Amino acid sequence: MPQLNGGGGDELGANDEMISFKDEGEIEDKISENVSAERDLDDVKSSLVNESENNSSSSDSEQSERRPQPRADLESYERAREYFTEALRRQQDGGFFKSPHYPGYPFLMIPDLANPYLTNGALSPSARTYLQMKWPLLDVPGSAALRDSRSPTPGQLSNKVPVVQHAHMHPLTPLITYSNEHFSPGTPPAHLSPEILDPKTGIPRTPHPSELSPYYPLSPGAMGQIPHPLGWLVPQQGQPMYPITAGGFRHPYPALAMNASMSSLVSSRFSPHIVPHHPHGLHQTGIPHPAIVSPAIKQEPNGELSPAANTKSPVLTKKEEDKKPHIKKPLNAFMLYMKEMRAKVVAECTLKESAAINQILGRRWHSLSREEQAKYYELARKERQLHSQLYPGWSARDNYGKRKKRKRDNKTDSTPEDFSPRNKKPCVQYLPQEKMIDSPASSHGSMLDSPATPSAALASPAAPAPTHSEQAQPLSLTTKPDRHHHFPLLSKPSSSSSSSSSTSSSSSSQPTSASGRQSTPPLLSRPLPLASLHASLLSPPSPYHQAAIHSHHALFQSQPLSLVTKSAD
DNA sequence: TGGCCTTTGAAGGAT
DNA sequence: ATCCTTCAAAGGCCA
Repeated sequence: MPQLNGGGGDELGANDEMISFKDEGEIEDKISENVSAERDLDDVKSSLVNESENNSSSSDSEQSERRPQPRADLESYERAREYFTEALRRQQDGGFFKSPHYPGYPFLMIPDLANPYLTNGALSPSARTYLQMKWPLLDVPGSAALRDSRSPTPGQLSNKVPVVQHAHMHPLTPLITYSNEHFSPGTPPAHLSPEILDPKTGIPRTPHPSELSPYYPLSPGAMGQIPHPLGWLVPQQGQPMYPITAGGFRHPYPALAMNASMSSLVSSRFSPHIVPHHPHGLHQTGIPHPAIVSPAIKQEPNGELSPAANTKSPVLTKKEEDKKPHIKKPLNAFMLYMKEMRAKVVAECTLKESAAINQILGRRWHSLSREEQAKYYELARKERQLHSQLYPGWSARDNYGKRKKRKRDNKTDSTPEDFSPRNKKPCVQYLPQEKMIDSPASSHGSMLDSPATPSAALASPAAPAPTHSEQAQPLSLTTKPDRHHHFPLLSKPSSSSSSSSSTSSSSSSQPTSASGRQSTPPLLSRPLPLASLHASLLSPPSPYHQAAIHSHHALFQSQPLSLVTKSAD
């Protein structure tokens, strides 16, 4: 099921936009009808930020008490995505939610859901309704019940909470504590018990709202009973995305473990070395997690990882390696964006090749306003955070070599003129709409600020002005077709990327080298002809885009046009 | 059948 | 501190 086309409403929306990418204008038209909705959105964002900030200030002890409960353990970021999409769908076909300006981030588009907890801590009515609607079995407490758990915590929503790389770094990170330390054996789910014993302290604690985090609001019990909107948790293309296998992850709630969806949150397929062994020796339940993929791997039916796996003994290396669950990397902002938008682009362009689609998406990504990108960065950040909690010991390095060889070295040697990507089907319809395809600014990566301070970005949404002004620099497209122009603007979400020197690409620490990454002359970062830009300006841009367009426009005018490889063909 | 292509971002090893 | 490499998604294409 296509991610965004799932719901009828969504489909309609898609159809509306289908014709050529002038969707922006059309969309905006629709959106203009919901100006108030956007305002709400802004409010929501603001509140979200505020809340995050507040949360970040929460004391450890407090957070401890409110540490996410087992329920949270059941959540997965994959599900979060699902949730977002679902939310979007609901928005569109339910009437209950206003149509979001940006469907890709429904969470933020749903005022109440974005901040389900009212200032007083109560769960907003609509949020409750939504949650219950979405997850019938979800125990959505009333305001009274929530009051205690609300808030602050949501460190899960905190923009300031640094990504937890290791469990020991910050056990309090509330987003979701998947570390087994939270899986005290026999501890009932928060929603099943008013009190939960803190695994560490043994002190009863009350469920925290974070368990109901908008991001991971699913009730374990409800999970399996609700069709997955995106099929993220269900077999895709005939294959189970996250096969259930026995993993080292202990599930405190065996009964709940039955639910594949939920169990996916908790996880499974952890290699013992990744997941600290649980002292209590709980029953190991095979629980699939979106991020965990069996490398073709078929884990043993019995599913139990041999203790040996834990020992990294050279002897079993090979075999154990194969057995080791493949924990995927958390998706980055762009990946999240791609996932959401791919279907849409495909529908609009009739393109099917991912390579081509991705090019378009890449351009669209750059055309996003800071705020829009910020949403994804924030989401990505949360994903990383969740991931790190889920797999405390996991390292991206662990997956090295699991992808078969990716070499292809480069055609780097191929001249830049050699634009012959074997398949670059132009998306004719799309081009016109691609308005501002990448702003140089964005090419720098993203104009977002670092995840560490995402709130800042959100705080000044759609305020690319300063940034853009800085960007108004000549582009040096000629020399580095595939490199992004350098526009030292905002700090990137990731220090790593931002660290790029002025000479290197900007946007991502993409290899300039012959690593082969960009073997084919990629689209230039600023491929959009000025004319196109002007054309795009004819249609009313979204509020978010306006600023960007404006700045882009100015920028482009001051820059030489570059060859648009894609449109060229 | 499986790797390539293509995108950006993140992470971590290497320099 | 930088640079470089790999992987994350996805699906058509090609050897």
